[in-house]
Amino acid sequence: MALTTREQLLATAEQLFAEKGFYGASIATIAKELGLTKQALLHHFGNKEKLYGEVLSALSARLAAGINNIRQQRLPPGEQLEEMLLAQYREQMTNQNAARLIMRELLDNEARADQAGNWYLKDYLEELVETARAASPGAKPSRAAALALVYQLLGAAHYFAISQPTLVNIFGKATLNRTRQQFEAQLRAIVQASLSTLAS
Amino acid sequence: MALTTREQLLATAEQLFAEKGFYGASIATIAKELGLTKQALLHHFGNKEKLYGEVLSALSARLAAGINNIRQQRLPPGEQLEEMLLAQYREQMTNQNAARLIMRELLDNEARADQAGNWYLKDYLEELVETARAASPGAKPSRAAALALVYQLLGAAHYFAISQPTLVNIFGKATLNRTRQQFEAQLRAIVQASLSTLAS
DNA sequence: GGCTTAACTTACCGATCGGTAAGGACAATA
DNA sequence: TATTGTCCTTACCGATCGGTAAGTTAAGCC
Repeated sequence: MALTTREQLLATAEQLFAEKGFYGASIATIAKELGLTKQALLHHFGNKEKLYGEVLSALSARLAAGINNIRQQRLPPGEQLEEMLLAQYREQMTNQNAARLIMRELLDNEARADQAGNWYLKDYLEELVETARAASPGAKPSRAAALALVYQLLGAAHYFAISQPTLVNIFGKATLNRTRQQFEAQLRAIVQASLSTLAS
Repeated sequence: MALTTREQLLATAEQLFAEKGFYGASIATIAKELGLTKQALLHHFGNKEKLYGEVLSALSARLAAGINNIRQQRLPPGEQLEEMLLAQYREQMTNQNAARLIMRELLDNEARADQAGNWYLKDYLEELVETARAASPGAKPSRAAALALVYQLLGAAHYFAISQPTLVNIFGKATLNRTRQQFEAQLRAIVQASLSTLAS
């Protein structure tokens, strides 16, 4: 799949924003990485905030697409949530940029002088919450209860994904590899356990 | 409890580092917040990296103290892990600075040109892992398996804590309040469910 | 009084930050 | 051939970055 020029620019920008954050990554650094001058990059995107915004909306489009794929498989409701979570987990483990970017956005979107309304994760989260409500075996739970469940699952997966560099330093490569092998199965177990908690 | 001058400096620095991150918070801004000049702040801590380091080690000392308190209550092993997690969750919900700082450290400690070995979370994590191993009802699980469990629980709690500002914007205050009310009970349920998964 | 030390101050430094202005190279179009 | 728009350049801008150097002020100690 050939990337357009613009997509290549965004891919590199995503990489650097994920690594160093909005403040840590300068437009000059990003441009240098691309073999451009800073002003050429600004020509394409206007300013730094817009560049960052485009990176994020491309990411949120990818997240939404991933969810849609699974929904169109028409799995049983219980499995659907599990597969969405697992797909998301695998995606974030292989593509750490996405995981880190989302986490940074959660941390920074308040402090950055953002005009209101840039909540790139909104659709994605709403979709997961509805899936969880449909997946509950008993009576349909409230949005609030489903949100609590979804967030615990998301957190469990996401937190682990971004912690890989730290964990390998603390516990070593061998232990971490064994942990990774166990992680997915335990994640599935938690999904089912919390779904049945939700029902009661 | 009267804070010493130095503790006040560190408290303010913690606040700003938590809000904006290492790169986003400048020493001039921190000093201004304290009513000092930038150079006065540098006088106390040498440079920015050292200031940040002191903030983090104070935090990790607090985390360790919190865990020790609970261990000294000599609860049954199963409850001990649950109490540690919940204490940690409550602490992070009331003091968001701690939660945000830890998250930022997980994201940044690789990119910052840190001299190796600044793993402020090491002791804290090792302690939790050992508690989880002791808490398992069956045969003592491997460190790797216990780490997977601890990390999922920690992630579930921690991720929710830092997401409060985003969630209130997406779902509104009322829903989020209801979610918070449910969250703790579901967290307890997940602890027990995953402990029994671990045993099998 | 003399001396030391801690806690600052003002005055800088070079580097880098995000961003603007103006114009050149070049391909497509009229 | 002339014109237009895209893409990119060099040359700047003022602000801010982290950090250094040197001097001042006040308190404690002998």
